[in-house]
Amino acid sequence: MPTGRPREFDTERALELATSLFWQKGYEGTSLSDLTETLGITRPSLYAAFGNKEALFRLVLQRYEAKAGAYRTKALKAPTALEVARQLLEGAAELHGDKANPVGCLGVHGALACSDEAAMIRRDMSAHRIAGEAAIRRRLTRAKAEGDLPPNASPSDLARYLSVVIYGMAVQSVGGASHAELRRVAAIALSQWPKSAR
Amino acid sequence: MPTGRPREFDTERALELATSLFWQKGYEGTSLSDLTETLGITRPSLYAAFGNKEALFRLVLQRYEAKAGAYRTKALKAPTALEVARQLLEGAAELHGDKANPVGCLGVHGALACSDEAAMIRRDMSAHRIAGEAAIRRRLTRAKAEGDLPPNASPSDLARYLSVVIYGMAVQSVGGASHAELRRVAAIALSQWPKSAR
DNA sequence: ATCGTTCTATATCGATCGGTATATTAGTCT
DNA sequence: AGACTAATATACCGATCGATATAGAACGAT
Repeated sequence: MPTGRPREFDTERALELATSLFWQKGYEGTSLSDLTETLGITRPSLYAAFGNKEALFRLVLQRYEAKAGAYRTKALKAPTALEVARQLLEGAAELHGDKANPVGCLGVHGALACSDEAAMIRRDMSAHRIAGEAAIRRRLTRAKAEGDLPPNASPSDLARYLSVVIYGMAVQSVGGASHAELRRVAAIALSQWPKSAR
Repeated sequence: MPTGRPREFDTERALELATSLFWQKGYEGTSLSDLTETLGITRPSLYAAFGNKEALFRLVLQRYEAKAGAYRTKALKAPTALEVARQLLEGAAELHGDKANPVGCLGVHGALACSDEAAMIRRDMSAHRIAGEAAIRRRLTRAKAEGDLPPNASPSDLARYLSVVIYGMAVQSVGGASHAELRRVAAIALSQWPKSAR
């Protein structure tokens, strides 16, 4: 099985740059010209390496979730419901307040993606968001069973509340909210958290 | 001054339909073909009546703010800070949970607008959001002066928190959150609103 | 009836969109 | 060296983007 001419660019580095682009501008806002210009490769090279724009976006999405979503999976392992909520909110503040990251949120951008041709992407992103919220809900359901939330607390409502605040922080970061400002938002949001009976 | 041939379509009705379109799909996601098809008029008619796509969008934005933003100005007139917050959050739940309205939020869509050519729109929408948050902050500053918020409360942080929750509800509504679900989010967001000393 | 004005309809503009056909270059394998 | 394979570069595809040129149609004024 002959091997052929070796690739002249670093695919990992290219994915990094593509992630940054999609993160800033969303799926539809990022054109192939944006991509080839920033990645420093030609169109055919991009298509040979990644398939097409949609396939590239899905690869980027995986990287994004591994990087930006890491705090979520970690947060869900916290011992108490309050600590789960705290880590989720502060993680979001950290992510969106970090000047090293582009503003905004790939998930929110994708969820609100615009035209009809991106409907598939929009559905996928919607599914991702729902799955994320469901994971929080399951964790809070367990917390309630463990007596870690008051009996009248609703895990699904609390999970939805956390999701709302997290996505709202992403929108706010587009407007230039600082790390410190988002942390204070997280603190206020957390202060609404129901106290456990114990 | 001769008057010429009268317009054959209702501009008010056309603006209504355009508002609905932009609301659903955002500025960039709505193409001229979408517009002419839905409004039932031809391109030249649209340009003669409204200028161009950007000018049409600004007209639509005014209508949207008059309609969707009415609850905000009304809420700011409530007698207490708690009531202001309650009306803002429940108003957002009402707006985004109403099945008669398209999902999403014109403001959030615009804020996250994608490509470079819409940068002007994005800046404008960002300014709108900042102005909205500033109005809330001023109202809460007054409330604090009136002893309606505890001395350690931060009007700017609370205003930012309210904005975050409101925008988060808009994002959540894209995923299909119901009126009732959003109202429960609003209730949680309000559950520990800082109590005044009085 | 004719003129002036304004809206409407058709057809099209250049630019850009995502995506490729073709030919050349650079490498491994025998 | 020669054959085979894969990545590159150029140039281009049809479709769609926002926006218009042009010509005809419907009105008021005279």
